[in-house]
Amino acid sequence: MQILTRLRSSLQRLIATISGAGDVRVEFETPPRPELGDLATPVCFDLARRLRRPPRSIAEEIAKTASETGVPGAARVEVAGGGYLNIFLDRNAFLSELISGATPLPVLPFTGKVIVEHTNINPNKAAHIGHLRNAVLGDTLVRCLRFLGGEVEVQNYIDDTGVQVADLVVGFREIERLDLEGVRRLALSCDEAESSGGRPFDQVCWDTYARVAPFYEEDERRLKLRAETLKALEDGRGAGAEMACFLASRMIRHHLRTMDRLGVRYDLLPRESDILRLRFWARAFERLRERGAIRLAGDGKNRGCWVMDVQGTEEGAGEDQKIIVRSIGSVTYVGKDIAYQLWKFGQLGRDFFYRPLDWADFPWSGYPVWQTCSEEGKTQHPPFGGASRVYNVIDARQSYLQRVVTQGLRALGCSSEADASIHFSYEMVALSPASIALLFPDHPLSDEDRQRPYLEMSGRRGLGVIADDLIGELERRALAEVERRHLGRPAGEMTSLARGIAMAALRYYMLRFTRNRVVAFDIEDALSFEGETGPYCQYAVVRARNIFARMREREGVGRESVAGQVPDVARLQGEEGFEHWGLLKEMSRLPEETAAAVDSLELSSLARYCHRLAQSFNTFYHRYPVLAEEDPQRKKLRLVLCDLFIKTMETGLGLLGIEAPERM
RNA sequence: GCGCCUGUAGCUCAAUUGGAUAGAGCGGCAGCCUUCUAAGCUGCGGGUUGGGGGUUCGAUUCCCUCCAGGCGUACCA
Repeated sequence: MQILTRLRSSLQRLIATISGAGDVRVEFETPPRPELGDLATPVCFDLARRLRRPPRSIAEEIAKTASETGVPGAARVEVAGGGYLNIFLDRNAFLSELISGATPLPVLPFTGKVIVEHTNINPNKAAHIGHLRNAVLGDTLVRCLRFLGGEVEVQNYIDDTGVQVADLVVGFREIERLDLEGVRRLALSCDEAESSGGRPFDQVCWDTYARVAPFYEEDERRLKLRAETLKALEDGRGAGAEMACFLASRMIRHHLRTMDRLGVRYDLLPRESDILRLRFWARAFERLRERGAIRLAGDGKNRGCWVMDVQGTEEGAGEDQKIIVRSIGSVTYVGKDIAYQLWKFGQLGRDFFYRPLDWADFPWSGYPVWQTCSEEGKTQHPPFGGASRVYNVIDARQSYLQRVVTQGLRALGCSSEADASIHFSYEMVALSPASIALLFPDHPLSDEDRQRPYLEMSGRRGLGVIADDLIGELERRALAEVERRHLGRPAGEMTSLARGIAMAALRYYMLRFTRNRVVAFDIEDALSFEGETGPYCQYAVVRARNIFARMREREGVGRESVAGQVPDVARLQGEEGFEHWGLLKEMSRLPEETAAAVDSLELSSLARYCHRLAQSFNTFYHRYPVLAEEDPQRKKLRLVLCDLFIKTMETGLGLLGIEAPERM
């Protein structure tokens, strides 16, 4: 709010004059109780130290001067507690600024193009709830950055030449005894059977993948199959590579469909195979070698590998060796990622070819997604890469690898790029023992396991909650509830409402927790539509909308009738005044809450803000009738509050990827 | 061993980055639908913020030290 900006600077000037301290920074907080004021600043506690005077007496002097000269935007300034300065705002001026929408958005603390990389599911199995946390965090960050005026490109990296895909190929060829044609037929039959409840192909792949680990354990010599297949994938040669290519493209299709159900979309899918084919890696390798950042290990356990010496976080910590190129010549993820990061910043001196995804393969949707390719790209395509800032949404278990990548960038002289490459780290999603017992009754749980707070998911052991299963269950439950309330509405409308509610429940659940907390997935919590959930927030909006719908029925006019109206909020006194005014103040905070969430990468704070707002509205709704209010001034103010609430929530929930529905 | 993270109400989590009386949701108990949708609202009960030191006007937050748990430290990612 501009009012707040002006208020801050005039207070700072005033304090400078009084105290003689020039560089005072006034920070605003919210007092614990609204009667104490609209804003509070503890600035006098800092001044007390510098001026060697009691904070209370400084505060009193400032408040006295402020009331004599007046501070624009403030109705009055008071002293409270040990030396807080509490400020009461000029309510009408504040409301009028809020309604006019003239407040400029907070500016991002950086300029230029931003790349957000997220989702990055290995293309060998179905998406699970851990991937959902990644995608929802990434997508929410993207929405917030765009809201604040950022130019954002969303990338979903396809690791199609990694060990996990190689393992799947081994699984199909050696265990299932299928060739490419066989796998193709299997995929097709899965697609056909899906509509009648058959197991989708991505889940079938997960089953096969889970059989590979025991297959290796039975006979360790079989690990040779993995190494050979991996090398073949990298070189892009042979039947294994062909199968991997097919599998990866099919998995991408499934992942995009799953994410589209949550409103998560991408601009570009960079493929690791293209990084190799187009010799991005070869180039990065040469530069790393020239700089001495990597060296060929001549002896020891890493003999024959190209390794990077990794510095510990602090001095004196031991040095690790990270293998960048394996002894058989294949490249690890870290190596490929260094090349990829260089390209993102436009520091590689090479570019991909690009082609749009074939929408014939994606009948459920139709937004434009580009994919990298190694040859015959379209000549016309959006400019990709060349960012000045990059967010890599990757879970905390990969912190070590991310540090190695960053160190690689620095070794190549790209220090500023390393600084601008941000690991958006978050903790994993695990399963509570209770959820495992419920969802995987056949899975053996030791007594020790039952005592733990949570257990890690494992694709290799087939232990994980599949995203599509969870979304499906949410949609079924939401639909049942919608049908109960809106019998008689067109089926298509009810399905669409249910989808929006399911999405809200899931996205809110994934955002509720601060990012460095392990989410111990609880199926009952995740499926809930009550309490601190997305649907609760939606419901509050629906109630506000209903007021206007009912108004149109009764009075012939709706929301449009309050547009531009600025009622007198200053004349409201007592509890009613405080509550109406409190709701207004809270609603005005959306832009700064968003900026704070982006700044700290703590997106849970924005989710909680929306929930708090919904709570405040529900209290207001319960206490104060709007349409039945007889005093026209009061009624007008309440209608304006409802209108602002809808607007704020549409924006706020929109940032979380949650729609504000017409009805529920 | 070393590095990172976590420990707050019965359970799941917050706490404006050092601020005023530590708050929400779930669960429990007691109420509220002839009123703008009860996916809601109101009330009650629930706390030595893992333990112990320190720093200061002031600590859940910062420092030290124990204790407990998780993750990482792979020729997986």
